[in-house]
This record gives sequence, C-alpha cells and structure tokens, in this order.
Amino acid sequence: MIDNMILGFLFKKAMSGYEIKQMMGMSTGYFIDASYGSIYPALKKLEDQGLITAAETVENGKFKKIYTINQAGKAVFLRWLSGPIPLPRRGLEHLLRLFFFGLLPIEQVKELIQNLLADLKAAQAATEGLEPLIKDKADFFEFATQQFGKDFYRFMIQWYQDFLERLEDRV
Amino acid sequence: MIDNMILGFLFKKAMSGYEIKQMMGMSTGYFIDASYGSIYPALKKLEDQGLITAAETVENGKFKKIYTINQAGKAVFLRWLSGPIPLPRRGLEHLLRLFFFGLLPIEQVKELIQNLLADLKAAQAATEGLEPLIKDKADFFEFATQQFGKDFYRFMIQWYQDFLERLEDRV
DNA sequence: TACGCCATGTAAATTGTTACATGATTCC
DNA sequence: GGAATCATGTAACAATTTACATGGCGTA
Repeated sequence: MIDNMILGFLFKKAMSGYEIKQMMGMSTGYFIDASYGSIYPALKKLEDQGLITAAETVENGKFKKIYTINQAGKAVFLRWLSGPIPLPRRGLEHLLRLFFFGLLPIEQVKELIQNLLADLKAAQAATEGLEPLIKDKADFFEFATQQFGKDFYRFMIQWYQDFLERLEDRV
Repeated sequence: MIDNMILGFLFKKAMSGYEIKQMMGMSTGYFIDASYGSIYPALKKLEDQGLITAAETVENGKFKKIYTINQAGKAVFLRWLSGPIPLPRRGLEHLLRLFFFGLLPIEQVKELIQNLLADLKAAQAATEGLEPLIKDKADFFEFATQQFGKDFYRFMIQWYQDFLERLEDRV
C-alpha cells in the first residue's frame, strides 16, 4: 500500500522521503499519513527492487536523497492503479464502539458522541483549511479527493447529529 | 482492537471462537471481519491474561471451548469502550486510487468507478439482506450500526455517481 | 544557546492475514 | 461416499507504528 503511494508521488515529481511525507500531510493526510519509519524502509526496498533510483545531494549543507521513478516503477504503479477499487474496510472503528454502546450508561454515550462530533468538526475545518494551499497545484482528481474528505465529514457529522436526536427521542 | 471486540461479544454472551466469528459475520462483518487466525490466538491471550475463562465441552461429538468473560475482563472492556471515539482513518484506500487517477486514461477511470459502484451496490444489498436476520435480536445500538452501514453505502454510491457526472461534464 | 525544523535512518513491538493441518458431523 | 459445515489451532509472513539515534541549519 505504502509502496504504491510512494511510487505515485514519485510519478508526479522526483522527491526525497521527507518531501513525500510533507506532500502526504497536505493532500492524502486526512485518510493516510505514513510515518518516516515506514517511508524510509519502503524507499530502500523500492530501490533494491529496481523501481526507483536515488541521487544523493547536499543542499545548504543538508544531506538529501532525491528519488526518481523509472519505467519499471511506472509500470508497477500503473498496474496497481488499474486494478479494481477495494471497498472501504476497517478504519471504521467508531462503528465497533457504537455497536457496544448498549453496555454503557446513556449519558456517557451522549458525551462520547458529542466529543466525537467536536473532533469531526475540527477535522472538517482542518481539511477546509488545507484547500487554499492545494487549490492551484491540485489536478481534477486530487481536488476531488479533497472534496470527498469534506463531504465525508459532513456525512458523518449529519449522521451522528441525527443519531443523538433519535437517542433523545427514545424511551 | 480484536481483543476488545472479542471481550464485547463475550460480554453479551458466553461463546466459542467459532460462534464469535459467526456473530461477526452477521453484525460487524461489513466493517470488521477478523479471521480465525487472529481470533483463536486472541482468545488464548485473553485467557492467559485472566480476563476470560474457558470451559471445554463435547456437544454432538464436537469438541468445543466456551469462553466466559469475568469481572476483570468486563472492567478492561468498559475502560476501552469509555475512551474517546477515534476518527475514521485508513480503510479508505479508494481515495488513494482516486487521488492518482489523473495518470490513467479517462475511459479506464470511468470503467473502474463503474465497477466500484457495482460492488458498492452489491455490498449495500448484502447489508440490507442481513437486516431481517438481526432485527429481533439487535438492541438499539446494534441496529444503528447496521443503519450506518446502509447510510454509508448510500452516501458512497451517491458521491461516486455525482463524480462520474462531473467527469462527463468536464472538458 | 536553545529551540524548532530539516533530514535520514534503525530496532523492537504490534497487529493481523494467509495458508496449512487436523478431524468430526450432517446432509445429499 | 463426498461435499459442506462445524470446530480448533499453528507457522510463516506482511505491514506498519513507536521510540530511539543522529546531526545540520536558522533564528530569537
């Protein structure tokens, strides 16, 4: 997964591991945000597999390794990109919590959901805050990904707000 | 994660590992469906930790281990259940695909999304098919979890259908 | 001079999947 | 008699996170 994400970023532009992480933070960050502990080993592995090549440079005294994707790497990436799109699975841990909330006092459940709503609104605001940063750089699909984030958070907030109301109306 | 899911199921009713998997299949299955390869080792671990106890029985010649949660196990589970609800992360791999679709011919993208839509509709139908099975057994929250699934699939289908239209209107 | 950011990397631990191995019962 | 289902478990592998380790640059 992370391998393909890296190949995808390098497809667009040659970059260092550090830069890849920055790019992720301002684009895919709200749904996938890999750590350096997975990025650097993945880069090494991809280099060993002959899919990317590294150029070591020194800029302003800072040691940097700029990775470039080659034809083999592009082929691997496009094969992955052409496969069937998987349905969303896992990452929906909140549902596991919801599923068992019958075991908790109702007042505590309400509080937990109100906290979730606050977190969702903060995440929504953060995603919207990123929009101006990418607006001129992003292509149609990158922009759509960002849009999905906004729409998804709106859906989640709406759903849990409705749910809270249903919870009140109960009994 | 799987540990807490197991504790939760055992909280409701003493069960075997096999039964836990069946229960998951007809309730949390659409967002979490653990394999036996994770369930059985988890049960063993929880027993070692003194959170559940096993009773070995033979029913109709079939060897069974029925697990029961104890007070310590209930305490651990309720502590987990009372923690803040995490925001949805990962499991949204389709977004990573969408993000890079600018690198693919537009016709191929349309086809991939149409296939995704078909899969989403099948998953939606499957979730709805489960509804009558759980209707009388499920409590308010279990039922809501199922509802979320339906609403979530509806949201996804609507979003990608709109997106396809925007894709057509482009250029 | 100390803090924050730039920049790369390793090691241990965690969490889970897939594939394999075994064997009984039930239904056709 | 054979397939599907019931039922438990192990071993190898995969993917990733956290914490650690290192060091230079810019700036207040």
